Amino acid sequence: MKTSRQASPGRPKNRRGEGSRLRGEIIRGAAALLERSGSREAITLRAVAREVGISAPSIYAHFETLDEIIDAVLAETFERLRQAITAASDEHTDPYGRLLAGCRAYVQFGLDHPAPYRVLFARQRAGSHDAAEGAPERRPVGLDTFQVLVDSIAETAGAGASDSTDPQGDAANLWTALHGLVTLRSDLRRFPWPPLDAQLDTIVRHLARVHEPRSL
Amino acid sequence: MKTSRQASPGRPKNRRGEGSRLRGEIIRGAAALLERSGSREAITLRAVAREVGISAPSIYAHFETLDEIIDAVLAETFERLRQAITAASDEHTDPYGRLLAGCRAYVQFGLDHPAPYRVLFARQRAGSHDAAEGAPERRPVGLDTFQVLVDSIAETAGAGASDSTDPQGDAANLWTALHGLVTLRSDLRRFPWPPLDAQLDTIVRHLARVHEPRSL
DNA sequence: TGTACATCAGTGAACGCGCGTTCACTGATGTAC
DNA sequence: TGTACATCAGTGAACGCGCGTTCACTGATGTAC
Repeated sequence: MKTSRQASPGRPKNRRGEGSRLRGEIIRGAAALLERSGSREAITLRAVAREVGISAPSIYAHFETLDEIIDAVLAETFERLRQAITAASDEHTDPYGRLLAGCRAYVQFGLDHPAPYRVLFARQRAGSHDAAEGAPERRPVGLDTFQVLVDSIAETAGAGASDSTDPQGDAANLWTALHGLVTLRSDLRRFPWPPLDAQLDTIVRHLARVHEPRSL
Repeated sequence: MKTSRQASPGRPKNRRGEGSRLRGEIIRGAAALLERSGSREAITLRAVAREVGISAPSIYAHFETLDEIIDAVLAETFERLRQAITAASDEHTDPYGRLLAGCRAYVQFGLDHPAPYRVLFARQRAGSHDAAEGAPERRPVGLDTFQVLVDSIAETAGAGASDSTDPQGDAANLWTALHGLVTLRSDLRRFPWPPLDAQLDTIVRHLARVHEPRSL
């Protein structure tokens, strides 16, 4: 019995110069929808409009396509992920502590926000228009976050706590494993997973080639 | 300019006792659709009917819901994956060779069939009806395949080629990493990945705790 | 051996739904004179 | 200081589409007598 007759009973129009405020509301609405529904497919133009409390055509004033909205949500999500990682990392001073804390923050972010996390690294876009082979893949906005991981492994090796001689390759391996950890745990919740912290610690130590007698 | 007026210009009806043959055609059609489209969302009741060359209502005689069709496709996919792994494994006799070959077959299957692979381990089902919290998660049909991995690590350790004392936990770690490898490489094709074989070898050796001086 | 009939394996038209997108519009707000 | 007007920030109705699902039907095939 949702009243859909009046799209926005409480929402007042923005004033003359403030039309662009709706743009932010649309992005936040789409993000909330993604988080709440847990599914990329739930984000439709009309659903976002309902979430924000506006009529569907109003969106066209701010975004040309649904993909633009998703892109804006993803940019924001990437930024939150990056901040979570660096914040956790910065609570430690020793290289391995920083590396492990960053990895833990990455994993925790993914487990806490499964749908946004999934969309970050899902190739598939909304419309089927750019499902074509030559479509431009998402610009590698996560590359700088990956570089943080590379640097962290390099620093751990530099401090003598890791045997890594190929931080780039080892970071790729580690990221791969962390991504698998997030997605598999999110998707197969009933699987008899080992305790998260122990599994994470083992994976990080082994793939970043950290010495056995590790320092806390 | 596809002629959709006559659903099946060439397809003759099955004869009296052979109605159940259509069931198999529907499953194969859905599988072909999934493989070709690369997307779970492309599998709709009507799309499957078009693929098979029948009218949409005909499906109801064989399946109650779309999910039943997907389940049948997945059961078949799981079986193909399992066979690919054991076939590759059985070309070797030494435990580590068997382990690595099995892992390689797993990864190759995932990379060769990204859409079916993804659906195997995606929680999300077709309809939103069972997106509810209490919905029954997919029965763990992959558990026996996971057990193959556990056993393979245990045998490698038994032969003295691995230091694993917890094959179950190490198998979880390894599977996690392999899953991440398949999905990330499928989704981020432009990322500067290291060569597949080297990355796979490193991940398997490190997470299965295989000794450095490994035997070929 | 012939024929009426039941059953099987589907079909075709129609429905209501949510979707993206278009179009003409509206009413408040600021600006020019 | 008033007033006509332009502009801004949206709205509401309508469209065509593909979807899942229903319903009554059809025509070939086998079976009973």
